[in-house]
Amino acid sequence: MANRFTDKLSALASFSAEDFAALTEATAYARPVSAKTDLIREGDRPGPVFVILEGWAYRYKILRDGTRQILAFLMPGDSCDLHAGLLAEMDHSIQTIVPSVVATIERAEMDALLDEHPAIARAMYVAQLVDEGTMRAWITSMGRRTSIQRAAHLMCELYVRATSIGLSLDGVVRFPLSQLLLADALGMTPVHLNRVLKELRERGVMTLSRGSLSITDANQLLSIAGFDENYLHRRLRSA
Amino acid sequence: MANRFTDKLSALASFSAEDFAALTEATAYARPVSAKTDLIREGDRPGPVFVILEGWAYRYKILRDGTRQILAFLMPGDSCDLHAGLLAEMDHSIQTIVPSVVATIERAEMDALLDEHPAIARAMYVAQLVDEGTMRAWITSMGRRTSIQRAAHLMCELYVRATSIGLSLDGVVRFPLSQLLLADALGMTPVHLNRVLKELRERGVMTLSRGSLSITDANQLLSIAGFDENYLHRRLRSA
DNA sequence: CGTGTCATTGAACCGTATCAACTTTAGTGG
DNA sequence: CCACTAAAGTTGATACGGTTCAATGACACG
Repeated sequence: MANRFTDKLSALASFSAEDFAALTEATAYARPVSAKTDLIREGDRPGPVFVILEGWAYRYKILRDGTRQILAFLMPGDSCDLHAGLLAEMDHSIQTIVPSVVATIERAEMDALLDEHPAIARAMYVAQLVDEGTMRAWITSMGRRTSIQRAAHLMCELYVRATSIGLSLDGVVRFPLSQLLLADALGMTPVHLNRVLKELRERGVMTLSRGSLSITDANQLLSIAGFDENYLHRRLRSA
Repeated sequence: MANRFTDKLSALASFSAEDFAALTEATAYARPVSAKTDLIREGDRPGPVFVILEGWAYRYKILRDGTRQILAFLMPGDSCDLHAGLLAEMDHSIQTIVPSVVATIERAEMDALLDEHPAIARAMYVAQLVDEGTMRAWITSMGRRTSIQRAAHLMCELYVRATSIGLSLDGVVRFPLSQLLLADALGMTPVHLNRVLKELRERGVMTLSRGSLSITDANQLLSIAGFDENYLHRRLRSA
């Protein structure tokens, strides 16, 4: 039976019925996780591979002075730490944002899966490469974009990703990220982010409110962000 | 015969004599590349895997307005794009900084190497995971550290990495990065970086001049940076 | 020995943080 | 179902870190 994870991966490589079945079985046992609970913490020894089937989560680091930097948002279908088991300890933490459903694949099972199903391995590598591209885009945003450009860019990314897994309808996305989370992702103050969102709202570009993001002028949003979706690698290499 | 790449990888996994020989052979044919030449550009179709045997290079993106963001520095032993061949096009460019020696491994050869030598595959995955950890550290720096902390943090990273491949002696590293490059990596203005470096110099922390970085008060540097080398994953997971 | 690149310094300006208050929304238990 | 409380969002005033613009100095290279 298909789930968010099999949907995502099967779009990244061509799966046989066996590949699909193996992947489905590996993620069959999922558990509900309540909001704001850490799946794993910085310093922990990496455990199983986590797969978000429903809900949202985020990767983050806490600095010595207590400030937080968010490193990535995880949406349904996203997984973490394909090979993190090779490392001695985690260099960041992962926490759910809303009540979620999370499957865990033990390392041994994951290794067997990758070994016996090259198409799955291929799909998971592609997913990881896209995540890396996303990190590079974040570095670029933080280093060289103003706060309004940066906010617009993140909204573009999240909108494209959410849309590609069917979370949006007519330019409106169910979107559970608070201004505090977004500010910690964008490297700015919640106060300032609030003003930036106000500006975008007043310019008629987009509105963020009560758990939903609605994009009213996509062209303007793209142009403010300087968004080029290249880095999300949605065009796959033809075999 | 050992080279920078075999040295690095063999520290990340336990190689048999065969593994080592195969890796050596794959990187046997290297070519000199002059300074400031692109190895590959954003938008290109990914080609072979590049391995920097001597010299320095950097990953970067150019934005629409012409500004540049540097995403990573590559030192001898570093390689790029283990699996990038799975993607349709590059999302960033790579350029040499100084005259360098670069080996190229064709995709087919790389695939065979990973296939037939699990230890090599393991070592290369670890190297990639470390690169990812480094990207997360950069995002954190850009988002939540002041310019002086950020500069100090990058210096810590580069010092540790350079030292681990034998590029330093008594706290002094050969270091070919101009202030312009560093500023584009740190997301600030060359003018401001210059003032930051002056501050670090006057505090007796470190001096950067004419191709060498000399650290005069390592403790103070670490403390300004809030540096925790965890993310470089130098402690490996014991089998 | 010129010429271009990199480094350095000063002055003025602006984007974002900080601090503080207040409003709104969501969650919880009586 | 309402009352209370905590969390999230909003707005204003002020401070400061970092940019911008401009000019000069110091090397390195052809």
